[in-house]
Amino acid sequence: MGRIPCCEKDNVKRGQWTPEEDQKLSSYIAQHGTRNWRLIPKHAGLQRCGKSCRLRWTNYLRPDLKHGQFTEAEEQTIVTLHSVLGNRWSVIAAQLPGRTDNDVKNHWNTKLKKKLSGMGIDPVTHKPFSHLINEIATTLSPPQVPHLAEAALGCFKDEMLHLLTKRRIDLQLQQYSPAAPFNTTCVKHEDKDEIIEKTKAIKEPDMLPINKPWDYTGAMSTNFSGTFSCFPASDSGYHYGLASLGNEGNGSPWSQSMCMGSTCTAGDQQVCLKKPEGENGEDSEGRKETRDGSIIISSECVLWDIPSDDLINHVD
DNA sequence: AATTGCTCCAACCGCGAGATT
DNA sequence: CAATCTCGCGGTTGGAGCAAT
Repeated sequence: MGRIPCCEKDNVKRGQWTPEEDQKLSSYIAQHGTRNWRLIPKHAGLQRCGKSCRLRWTNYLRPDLKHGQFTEAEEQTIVTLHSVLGNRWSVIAAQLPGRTDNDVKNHWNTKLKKKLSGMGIDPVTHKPFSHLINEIATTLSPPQVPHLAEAALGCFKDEMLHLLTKRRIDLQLQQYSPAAPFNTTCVKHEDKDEIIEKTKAIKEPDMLPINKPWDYTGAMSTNFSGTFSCFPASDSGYHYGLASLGNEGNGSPWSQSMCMGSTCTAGDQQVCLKKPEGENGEDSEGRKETRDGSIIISSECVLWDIPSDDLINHVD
């Protein structure tokens, strides 16, 4: 026996919402709130599935939503959080006031993935492609290398083609320290407590456990002028951070692309994690655990300064 | 001007998990 | 305690709009 459908599909309208439908839904929710999504369309006089109404409200009609372009700071926050949390779009979106998980996911899939690929960074592992190739070459025994390296390159074919055709890249293999296993695709299956710990760690870098693969000390920067890059941290995976300061337009592809068409303002290296408005039920430290175990950081905008020296951590 | 290909994003779908009965 | 309901999440799709040919 299959799952009961959320609504009778025959009597339900699908596709784009009309302004009239938006109006009906908005005014109904303004009066009655969002208590039972299954009943809302019926009571609001809409021939829509409750699920569709919820989606329309949460992703488009909610008055606290931001509809404009993503700012540099927002993009950097997404990239950094994604490197730690993987595709936990709702958790990432919770740190970006006015943005929905759908917004963040779409922006990641359409822009940020390409941007990272263009920088020579694998958007899944957040490691440089050159390092991945190197890893394959050093891990495998000689007879396997040609076949598997070829297969791996096949996986990255699009990214590599992009790199080779759009940007001059330095494919010289560098001597990286061996990174701890860090697979963001597995993040879904990992322990709930670890997710909570990770999110806490982003807020409170001094709480980061030593030698954890996701040790991102000094890696956060959301307001800077200079080069934002990904580099390996000793024994602990990769860091995003400032490779150079005050070098606008001459830095990494990230810096170039991030600064093009907008003003990169100088400023301290800071991280700002803001609470979504209207949250309640926070603990004594201002955090609230959601249904899925993620943490919504709900204190006032949390800022901390990261010394430039910590960020300028070039790879030899 | 017509066609084709691409990008972006709104919307849909299936599923898991918490809440309720 | 099991069955059912409801919500929210993440992956995927479809189509509108734009650019290139």
